[in-house]
Amino acid sequence: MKVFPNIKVAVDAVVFGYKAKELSVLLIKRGVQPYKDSWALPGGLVLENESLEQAVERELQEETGVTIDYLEQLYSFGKPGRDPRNRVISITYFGLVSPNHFKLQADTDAADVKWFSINELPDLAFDHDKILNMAKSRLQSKLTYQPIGFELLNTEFPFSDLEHLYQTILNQKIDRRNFRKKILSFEILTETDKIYKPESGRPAKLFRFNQQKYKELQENGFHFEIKFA
Amino acid sequence: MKVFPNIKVAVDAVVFGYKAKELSVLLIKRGVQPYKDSWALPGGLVLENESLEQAVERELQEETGVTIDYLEQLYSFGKPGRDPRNRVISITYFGLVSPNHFKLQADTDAADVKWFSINELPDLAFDHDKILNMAKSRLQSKLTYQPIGFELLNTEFPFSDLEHLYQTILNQKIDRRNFRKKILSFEILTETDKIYKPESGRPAKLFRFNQQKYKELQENGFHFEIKFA
DNA sequence: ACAAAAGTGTTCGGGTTACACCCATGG
DNA sequence: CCATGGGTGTAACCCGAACACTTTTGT
Repeated sequence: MKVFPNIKVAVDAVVFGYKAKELSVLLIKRGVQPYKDSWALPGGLVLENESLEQAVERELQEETGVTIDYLEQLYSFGKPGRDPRNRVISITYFGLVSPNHFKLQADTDAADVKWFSINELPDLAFDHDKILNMAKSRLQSKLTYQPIGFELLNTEFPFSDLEHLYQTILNQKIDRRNFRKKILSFEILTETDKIYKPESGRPAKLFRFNQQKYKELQENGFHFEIKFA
Repeated sequence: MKVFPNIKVAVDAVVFGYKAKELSVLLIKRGVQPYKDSWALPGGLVLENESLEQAVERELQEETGVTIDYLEQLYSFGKPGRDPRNRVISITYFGLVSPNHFKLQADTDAADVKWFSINELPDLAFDHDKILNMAKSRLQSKLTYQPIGFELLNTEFPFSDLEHLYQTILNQKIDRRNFRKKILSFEILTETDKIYKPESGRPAKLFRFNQQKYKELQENGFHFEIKFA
């Protein structure tokens, strides 16, 4: 006879932000057992009448106050024993947040909330390090074949922001001239008439990602792709 | 106060097979309500102490008798109402089966099991058509950047099998010369000294996918990729 | 000898890569 | 005038795309 299953369903989110040429991840400090006082990904149990996406957005709102700009499903983790108490299946999501929505506020279950640089991560609860690594890989590969980098920038940005973002996340140097040529050739950027004044150096034009145009191109078989050595 | 959730966790699998220049999907006829007598993806509830992968393999074994050659997670579906009775989250998998393992046997919950050509699908239970479509897209795109086509062929195969497989699944003509050149240049195929005799026409050498070699190349930064017009 | 599928090379063009100097601004 | 980052063009090379005839076997 089969054992009657009592499995719980949770969602967890790996949310990335980019600021000051650093890639950061949103973590909460757990206020309850198990792993009390450990850092963990925001998330929690799915309620009876909400979709998985709603659950993620609700938990993010409750635990961190962050508004998400881009969200997609990452992977589902369900190995017995990944939660020391019950059997919990976690459906994980991958999110991006623009610098505007970078503000934080701890709330309900979370004792504390913080952005951590990807290079200075604390130990994480459960199997969250595994989830985080998977999310990072996904971000890196996705960056090369979908224009999602813009979700991590302000609506209007100098070209160099994009350049630095790619270099930071992919962790390699790229040729400025070729990169600019390539991206501009896609014609998915609109040049605004605004000017950005850096702390030092020559002012730069501001660009804006043209979602509309991208969709049109995409429907005509266009495929965003950036390659690197 | 939050509603105490009673959510069930299931797995479902979209299993592809390739035979006689046709792409097929493994379906079962449901023997129980809801959707009794409808065709559906093989799958079922996850038991208390098995992993998700184990659950998929067990269900496939129970319901179809098929042995799977390649399995990966596809996506998780959890919208309330997708199952008319309870709230069920389904973690879906994507599987490939070589022609050797093409035999079938109905069993437990399944009244009947059958391979359906991808072009002659019946109506499916639940949201299984959506799942199937997603799996098909995944197969198509994955074929272009990972050497998974081999999982659908015999261990030793004439080159033209691979060619036909790509044409069938991607639904487009490809140039034989360029395709062969490209694949051979990867050096992930081993030429055997066996010969395949087609029903008519000139005999062909048999090749074998060299998993070992592929892994080595991959570790050295090699990236399998096939592009099409 | 005919039908059917296997096997094979070359040319052309476009895109990617490599590479360095001048410009605008603030201090 | 100096430091800092923004903005720009060209030549070489490589890879992908297009393209057709010969070979081997069975009937």
